[in-house]
Amino acid sequence: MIFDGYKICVLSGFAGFTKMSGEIISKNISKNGGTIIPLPQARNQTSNLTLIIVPEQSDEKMILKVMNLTSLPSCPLVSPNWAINSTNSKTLHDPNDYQIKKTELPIKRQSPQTYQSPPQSPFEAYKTLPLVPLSNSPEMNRTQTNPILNQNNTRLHDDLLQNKDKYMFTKEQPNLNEHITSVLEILMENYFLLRDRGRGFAYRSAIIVLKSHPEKIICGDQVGNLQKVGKKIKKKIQEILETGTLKRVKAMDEQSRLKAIKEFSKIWGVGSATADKLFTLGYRTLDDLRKNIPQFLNDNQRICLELFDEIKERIPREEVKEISDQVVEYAKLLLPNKDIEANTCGSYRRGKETCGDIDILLTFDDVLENKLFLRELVDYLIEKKVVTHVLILSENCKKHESFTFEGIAKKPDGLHRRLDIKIYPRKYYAWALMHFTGSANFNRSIRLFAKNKGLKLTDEGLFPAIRSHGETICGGNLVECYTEEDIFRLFDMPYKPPEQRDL
DNA sequence: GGGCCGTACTG
DNA sequence: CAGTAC
DNA sequence: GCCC
Repeated sequence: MIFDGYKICVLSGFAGFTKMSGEIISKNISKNGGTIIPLPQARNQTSNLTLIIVPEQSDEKMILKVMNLTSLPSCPLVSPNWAINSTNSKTLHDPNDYQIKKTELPIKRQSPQTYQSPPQSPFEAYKTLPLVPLSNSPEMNRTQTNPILNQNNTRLHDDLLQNKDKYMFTKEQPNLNEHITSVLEILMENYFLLRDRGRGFAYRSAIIVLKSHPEKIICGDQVGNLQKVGKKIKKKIQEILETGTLKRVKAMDEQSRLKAIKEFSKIWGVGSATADKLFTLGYRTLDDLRKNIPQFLNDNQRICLELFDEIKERIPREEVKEISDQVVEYAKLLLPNKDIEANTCGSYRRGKETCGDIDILLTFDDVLENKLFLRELVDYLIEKKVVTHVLILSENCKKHESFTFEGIAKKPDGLHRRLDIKIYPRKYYAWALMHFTGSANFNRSIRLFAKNKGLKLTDEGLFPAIRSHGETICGGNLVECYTEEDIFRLFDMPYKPPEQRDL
């Protein structure tokens, strides 16, 4: 029995750790040999306790209040996850790994920060010089001052500090609720494919909350107070916990329309609307499509249909690196005098073993003065038989100060692979790096957060923004950041390495 | 009752 | 503008 | 579908 000899007190019913969860955990501890000491008893004999389980999000003050003590017991305070993980794995985890630090506020398992602080934190710059940086730059007129920020520019800082814990992008646990989110994700995808965007959005945000929830949900009551999880979704979760699936999903699986849309929309350039149109025209499978290609498919869609079986394959990490290295090597060859900086972004940068595509970001000095460089690079890559197809080559950088290539690449002996190359000026590089590293859900969360603060976060920076009828009336560059660490510091969040940005 | 990330390209 | 993509 |  894994908990033999353990005398444990479980403190629940506050700081997000529900009574129900506490009871389930207590039951499991008893079942596995441990002794549960109820609170009144525990209060009088704290020296007898092996440890106390307290909410992940609790602090010293709350615990003293709940226990009605004036000083904390000497035994360790441990997260509920210790008991949950030990029970699930049927092995005793080291409680020291789950200790709640008594003096700190909410616990964050923060990875070591290896970067060097810049001479002046960007946020300090922002506090004293609200809209500085680009005021000297002649090319843009986006440096008008913003009334809101000039009024009281420390307000934003306080706001960011106060609210950061409410947002999931500051959480860093693995997904403990895969058993639920995997099913809900199917439902979400189905709703987007059926163009029921409302439900799509609803499930998407609920899934993000469930994925970053710090405890494994084994009982419907645990989701009672979760953001974005309302009555209907709670009911779905209960059904999943009981049956492992959803009747709704099973019924959807039978729909021929949905089945066809799902298939067609895997083609790059074909989305839910086009896929639906194809179904209406009588197409049911990719083979139907290949045999009789409809007129309205454009060149890109045709190319990607033809190469479908190759493009759909995941790309091993090593191959992503090989192709990236090749591209960067040629870029350096074409601009030997420039100090080219390059990153392969997307899931590669987040450390995945396989990737859906290859996403390369480049910068060097005077990007905007070298308008033809991307075209030259792509031509060279075609000549060298690295690139086989061009889907999009955007050189119109009037509004957006960057260059984009989207196309298809191939190693001599390999499959066709989706390749993106983007070139941004240095002053946007860190913002672009964060944008293209994702994940998409990470971008959504952090951008929504910024938006709620009257700001606008994009691949080119963080801007003050007053929105009216969906349009941004007042822009202006907030501050320049040259590293991702600076961006996180600006938000007053602990740095999250790319591997931890999967949401 | 309207938004749900913000932006760019295609046709 | 709708559709699609990053 | 959920939240303002």
